[in-house]
Amino acid sequence: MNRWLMKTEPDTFSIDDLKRVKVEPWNGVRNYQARNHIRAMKKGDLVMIYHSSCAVPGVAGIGEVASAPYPDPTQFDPKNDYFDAGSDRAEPRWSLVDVRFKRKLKRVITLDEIKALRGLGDFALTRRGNRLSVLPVSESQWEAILALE
DNA sequence: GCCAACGTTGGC
DNA sequence: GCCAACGTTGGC
Repeated sequence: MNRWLMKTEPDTFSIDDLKRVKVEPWNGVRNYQARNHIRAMKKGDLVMIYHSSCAVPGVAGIGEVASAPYPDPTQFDPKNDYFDAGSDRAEPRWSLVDVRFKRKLKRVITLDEIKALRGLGDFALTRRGNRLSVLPVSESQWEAILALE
């Protein structure tokens, strides 16, 4: 089982939204590196749900991968913001997984706190200039971050 | 294939 | 709302 972190803007789709809908197709990822992480996901993998572009950025909850990766349908819908005219139906460019709600943290573990942790090693979330929206989390990183809760 | 221009992400 | 970082696009 692998562990991941997925960013979402809470104004658009928050941990409370995930709790309400229970399972969400995580569409709209349009970055090749992030897509490659999605394609490496397996059902049952754990996911930190991270709130970005908001007052207090940080980890807000836990989900789990609820499907194998499959083509993101929004890439073929011309009316959708995530439409990609260059994507071929025979070989879709963009993938997604379904994410199932597991739990909301008692409080948001903030980016500041995570940055202040020592010994996380190489971590895509805190790399300088990082913008990746889907990234791997090691078991020790996972434990160290959640220990802050 | 280089690289300038442009667009996007996301913290602040 | 600003701007640093960085990915993508397109002219050459």
